[in-house]
Amino acid sequence: MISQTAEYALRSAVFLAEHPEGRWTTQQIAELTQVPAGYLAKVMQNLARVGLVTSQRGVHGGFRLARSPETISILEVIEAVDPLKRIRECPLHLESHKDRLCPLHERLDQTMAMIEDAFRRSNLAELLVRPTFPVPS
Amino acid sequence: MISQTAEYALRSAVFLAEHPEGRWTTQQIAELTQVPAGYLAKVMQNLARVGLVTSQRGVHGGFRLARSPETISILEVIEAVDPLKRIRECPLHLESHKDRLCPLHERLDQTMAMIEDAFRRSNLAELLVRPTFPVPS
DNA sequence: GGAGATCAAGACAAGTTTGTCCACAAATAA
DNA sequence: TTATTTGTGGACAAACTTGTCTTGATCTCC
Repeated sequence: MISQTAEYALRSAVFLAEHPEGRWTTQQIAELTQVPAGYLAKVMQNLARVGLVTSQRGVHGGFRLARSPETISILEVIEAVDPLKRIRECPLHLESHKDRLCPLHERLDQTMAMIEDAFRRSNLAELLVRPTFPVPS
Repeated sequence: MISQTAEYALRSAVFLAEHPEGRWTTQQIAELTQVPAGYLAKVMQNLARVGLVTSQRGVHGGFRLARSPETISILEVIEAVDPLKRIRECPLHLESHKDRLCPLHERLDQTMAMIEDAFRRSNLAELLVRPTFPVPS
């Protein structure tokens, strides 16, 4: 339902949220999240382009989250690499439903809206496997 | 978010629900729903295979819904051509979350479940553009 | 039974997504 | 300044989805 690219982007984003110390290279992230390194490079570029992560070249370079995990939603990450396309007009382009979607596409778009909303409401902090601060056990 | 194939399947299913009289050939459905005819043939085959539509060859042959529109959900149509894949195990296959999904994939799967549910709850009768029986206005 | 219409099935082509590779730009360290 | 490390950007390849075409199987009508 979400693309491979979006899946990869989310894995990396969560990984960076879990490891806020220092910077992580594409290689490191790729190995630890099990994503093809060459492809991940493209994905990270997109995340950097929209400002979700910051990049730095050279020795000790790499990526890190640009903002705190609490403020980054799943939706933002997905939109950065593979925007979900809402249905704005009926793909049939019939005269009869020019202004308003036909029932089928209205329904499909409602579902898209629901998904969008669910993703908007979540943030990376909720997705940490390893908490950033140790919790008492 | 849903595949082109699923979109085509839904268009055809709704079309057949709107036109319950007689049978409709692939050609006719293709033209009226604006789907490539050759491709639609495959899609219709899938719908027939799972028993959502019945097919008949020869003169006056074609397709029609096998059941009444009220009893066919969007989910069934989608599942027939392009099943949505729930996340059963973490694609990272880490020891640490063998029994339970990691938070990311748990969340993604919850969303999938929500979508599945929304689609399960709808039926073709709700999606008619042209009602099968005239309603008083 | 023959002719025409229609679905069934498979091979193949085009388009899109995913993945690889390489040359280059920029940062660090010495 | 030079060597090394790392991201950037583009070309290209592989895999998957979507679309086309052709041949064959069945059905109806005569």
